[in-house]
Amino acid sequence: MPAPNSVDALDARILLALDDDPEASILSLSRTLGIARNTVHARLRRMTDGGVLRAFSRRVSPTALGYPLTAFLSLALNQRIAGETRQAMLDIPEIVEMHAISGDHDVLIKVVARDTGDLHRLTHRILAIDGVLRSSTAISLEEQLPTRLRALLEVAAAD
Amino acid sequence: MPAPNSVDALDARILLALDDDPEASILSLSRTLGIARNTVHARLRRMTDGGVLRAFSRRVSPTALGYPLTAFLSLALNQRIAGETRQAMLDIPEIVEMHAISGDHDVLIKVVARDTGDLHRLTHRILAIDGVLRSSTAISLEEQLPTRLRALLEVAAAD
DNA sequence: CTTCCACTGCGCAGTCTGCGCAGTGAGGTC
DNA sequence: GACCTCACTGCGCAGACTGCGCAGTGGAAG
Repeated sequence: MPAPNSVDALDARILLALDDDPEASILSLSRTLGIARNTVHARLRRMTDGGVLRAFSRRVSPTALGYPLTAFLSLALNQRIAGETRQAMLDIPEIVEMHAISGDHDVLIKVVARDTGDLHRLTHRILAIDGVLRSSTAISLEEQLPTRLRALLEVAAAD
Repeated sequence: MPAPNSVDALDARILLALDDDPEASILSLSRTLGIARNTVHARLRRMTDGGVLRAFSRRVSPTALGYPLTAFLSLALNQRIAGETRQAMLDIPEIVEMHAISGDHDVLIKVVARDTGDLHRLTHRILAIDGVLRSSTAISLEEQLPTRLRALLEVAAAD
């Protein structure tokens, strides 16, 4: 059995089967994959405990929540107070992802909005945060590939 | 009951409860939320059928799969063959997200890699795709806020 | 050869599921 | 006011699944 926080080929096959049918029971998974029920059970528990599986809410579509617009903002921060600036950004629920990045800017954030007016207000709100020096916005015109881990799972399952 | 592809306050409360305990049964959810089992059942089925809940594999951590590195690439494409170029990118499993964006570049992609050498090879492979004109890479130095929809769910649940 | 450990197969008691059905109450229409 | 619609509720049943323990098997490592 692999480490609690990693995934081997059998784990990947279990996760792929779950991707095909998220409601599948452990028993049906074991039948589909041709392995013992206890094995599926033990591995799923290990992956859940080990942090391989993240928050359930990742499966929720922002569009369904009423936020069909996505944008990416690159921000340059005042390094002196970058900590407080980041903290202030955490209080904005529309910021759904934040990365410290290399390059011209310091952070890249992904935001969602109800409409273009909402996005306008949102960007102004972010620019008004103390320590945000510059920003560059890229609106997602089309989500051409919604977050997919399946392709990686297929690679892992083939090992 | 809301439309199949949207979410109201009660839906949001159900999803939040599931975020707290992804293994919770419908029965325990109904007890926790103080609503009837059938209501939870009907709403979860509606959300599943309506596309509110997306692929299970979204919950898998790329790090656990062996891809601890994340980067964002902005690409400028040759518009004449942009279709084929995008298609070629779909064949690269490490590309986990792709958006058509406004601004200087045409697409923004999110990629994951095993290590910096892997990322190097990956960016070269992407640049070698026919129709990719220019690129700009921003490596994620730290995921300061992993994708979170919870904050939005809390807003929706408060309505 | 022995040890270790993942995987297997079996069984049990308890729980949950999916479904149907009927009742209630709020909101809207005529 | 009468009526209708529809979401939510409460109940019950047959069937399936869960979590768990336990013992056996086989391959890899020392």
